[in-house]
Amino acid sequence: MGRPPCCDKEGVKKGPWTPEEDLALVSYVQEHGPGNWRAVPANTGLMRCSKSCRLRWTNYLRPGIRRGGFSDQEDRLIVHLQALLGNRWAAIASYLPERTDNDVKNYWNTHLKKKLLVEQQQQQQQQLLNQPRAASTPSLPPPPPKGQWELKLQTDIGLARRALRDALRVDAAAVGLLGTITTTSPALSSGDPGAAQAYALTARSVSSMLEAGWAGPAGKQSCAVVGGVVVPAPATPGAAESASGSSSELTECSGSISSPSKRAAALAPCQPFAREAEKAAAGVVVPLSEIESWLLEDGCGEQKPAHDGLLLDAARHNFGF
DNA sequence: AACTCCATCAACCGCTGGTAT
DNA sequence: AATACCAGCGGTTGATGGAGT
Repeated sequence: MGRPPCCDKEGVKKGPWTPEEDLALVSYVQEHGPGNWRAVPANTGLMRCSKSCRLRWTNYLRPGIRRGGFSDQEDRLIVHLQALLGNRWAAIASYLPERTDNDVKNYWNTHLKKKLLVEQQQQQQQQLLNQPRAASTPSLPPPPPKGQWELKLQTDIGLARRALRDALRVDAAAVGLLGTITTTSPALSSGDPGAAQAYALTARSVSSMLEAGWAGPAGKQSCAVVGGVVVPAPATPGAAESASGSSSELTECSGSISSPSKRAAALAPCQPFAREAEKAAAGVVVPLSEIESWLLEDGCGEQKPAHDGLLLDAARHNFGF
């Protein structure tokens, strides 16, 4: 017996959200915390389906989201993670705490994919110029023999890991994962002149309101906004401030859109990540030292197949076997 | 000025996995 | 064990605005 689609009901509004709708949603979430989305339309009077409410919150209204203005470091991180994980945008976005999966996905499709294509073409042209005699041979290397598959995979993963490490290292402050997370609101990056700005300002005020006063209900959704990022509410006053002051701590909200349990499962084969994911699932603010040490630890990935599960998983996804 | 084309991104849709009953 | 429900994910679409002609 199939399930009826949630958005087929009559009277359900679709299309862009109005400031009034945003405000109603934000007010509700502020009071009850994110979750139980099914109850949101009924309790707010919004003529939207629960799914639409959740998406609007997670992709736009949620505090701590930075929109647009991807830095070079973020570009590199996304490119490397995409090579490593494939189109698992939620997983990739989980490494960029200020970005949503939708944002990363859109940015990949509209910018990075083309950028990579251009770079590849330039590289191929350069190769042709450097090796005029080899022009008659195919430009792409032949696929490795089946027997060498695992060897190639491990080499590729080693390269990907090294590249990821480089991307993370360059300017930690520019990437929320390692650095201080800057305060921004969803609308701050809009910067578009004209009429669109009116709504952007409204959205910003909504966000500012959240940043000023956000706090989930005690015992249910204990989050707080620190420096524009949702973090677990501190056990004692001032704890959030100390957390925000630490440059090497990952801010994580146990009840936000990120799915710690899924992340834990996805990263389970990779022990250092799995430990972090378990802690995150428990709502603990996770220091990045273990992830960093894994990234910075030379030879770990190549010599001991401790992460084979993750590697094979990525390979299966990318190469469809 | 009017029109077309293209890029961007918010939002929708369909599907999957997890969980409660 | 079977079913129904819910949240989340990834692919796709459609509205919008800017650039080019």
